[in-house]
Amino acid sequence: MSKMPIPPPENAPAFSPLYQQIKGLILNSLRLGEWKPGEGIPSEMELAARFRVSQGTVRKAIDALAGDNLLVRRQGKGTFVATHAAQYVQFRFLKLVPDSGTPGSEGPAQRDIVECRRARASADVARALALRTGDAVLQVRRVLSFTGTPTILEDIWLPAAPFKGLTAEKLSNYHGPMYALFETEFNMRMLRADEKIRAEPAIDGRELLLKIPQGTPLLSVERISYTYKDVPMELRRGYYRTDTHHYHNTLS
Amino acid sequence: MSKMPIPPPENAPAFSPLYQQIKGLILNSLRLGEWKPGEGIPSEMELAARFRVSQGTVRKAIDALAGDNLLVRRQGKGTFVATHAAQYVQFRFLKLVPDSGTPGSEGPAQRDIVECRRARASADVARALALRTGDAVLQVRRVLSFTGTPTILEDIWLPAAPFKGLTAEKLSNYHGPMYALFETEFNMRMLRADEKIRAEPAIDGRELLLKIPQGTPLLSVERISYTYKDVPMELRRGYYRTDTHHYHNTLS
DNA sequence: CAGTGGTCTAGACCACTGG
DNA sequence: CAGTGGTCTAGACCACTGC
Repeated sequence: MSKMPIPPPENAPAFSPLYQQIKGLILNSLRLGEWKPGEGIPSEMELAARFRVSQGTVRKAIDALAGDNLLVRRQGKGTFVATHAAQYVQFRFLKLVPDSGTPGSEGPAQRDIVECRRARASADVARALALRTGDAVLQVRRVLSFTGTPTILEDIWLPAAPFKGLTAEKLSNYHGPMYALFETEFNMRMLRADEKIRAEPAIDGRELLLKIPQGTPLLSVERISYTYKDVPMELRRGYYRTDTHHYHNTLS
Repeated sequence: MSKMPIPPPENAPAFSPLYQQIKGLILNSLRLGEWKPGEGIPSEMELAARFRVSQGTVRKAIDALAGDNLLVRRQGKGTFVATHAAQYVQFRFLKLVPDSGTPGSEGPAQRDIVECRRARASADVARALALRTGDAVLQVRRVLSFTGTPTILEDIWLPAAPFKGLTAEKLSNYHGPMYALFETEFNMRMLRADEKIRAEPAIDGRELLLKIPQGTPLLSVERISYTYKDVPMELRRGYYRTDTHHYHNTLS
């Protein structure tokens, strides 16, 4: 034992490259809203001067953030804060696509808000949103229809505090992705999400809203969306008809 | 019209950065088997000398290939050709995970080959594998069980020629991922795959192999796997029980 | 044309691995 | 300790965008 070299302290400060520290600083500015979604951030040269590092180091930091889909680079124009409102990411979090045709080829989905009310978090909702059982939440239920056919039923739970003022009317009147509304109205950005996918029979009234026979197999998609610092901000249970659409995924 | 500037030629040779060309050269060596899966490739300095470019340019090329999961970098050791045999990618293409526990926490899956025979490609199989209807294919059917419970039924179609000699016995005796067997026995590397996921009732005898009631909703996962140059090499239809497991996906 | 991101180079040094 | 990948810098030049 006495010959063992002294180990590094218990929580040894792991080596952190400069560009990762710069990434953290930019991330902080993003979180604090120094630049809003859709806006451009300062040029690489400006940021290099600001942080007293070389352009290459800023570049690596921005590359990492662009890889995380937090920033979007556009040659000749600048670097911009990613937004769910942008056309080219209209369906960034929706992986259900028509069996024939391309995503969005059916035109915009028809969105019907079935319900939007305050409620108390059940045990599992509370766990997903890092709340306590009984805490106030907003519960939204909506149906998305493509070419007239109800295809997606979604139950959505949001912590009540950050989304204070969200109403069925606001949801109905807003034309664009729900997450874009969250950005502009509530300053809440959904950055990442985990999905758990199962096959379940249509029951509990879901068959009625989707106008299908009871027991029809549905794709059940439970999504937890996260904002900055991996804080969970939305629980969404989606039920997808998969007779004319499918969930698409790429493995690599 | 006469004031319009002369447009570039119809198929203007799009500008291709040097590092992308280097990427193409390395890709070529990989495809020709100059380095086998699991082996190390030459160091960045060596490759830089070989291609007469700077280390930084080779670095960008390797970064891109590592991003595509074709190479794996290991600091201090070298850069290695990715393989499905490696421990840390044991489940690279299998996204079904137990509801509680981590991927692989149930120990190795029990694999039972139900069938392995030559057949002729139906129209849809032919289309998926870029063959012609009636071409020879190998058809494999197997059941994967976790902790004794049959959980996955897979029907697999492979073009007969590249997989000549594949038998049920070889599949049964090989302990490791099927794609690792493909690498070592048939020099065939699965690099990428697309999956189409649906919910379907268990019918056509699938309920018997999975020992569940007829009509139970199953997750239907149709996968087409590709090798180099985006050539399709496998069609796989998987049927997953999702009462104790779920398909996990991350969105960003 | 100026300003932006994108490429390429050359060189120095650091962190990790193994003998 | 030598060899590998990883970081950082400084500077030159290129491709794209918009005025």
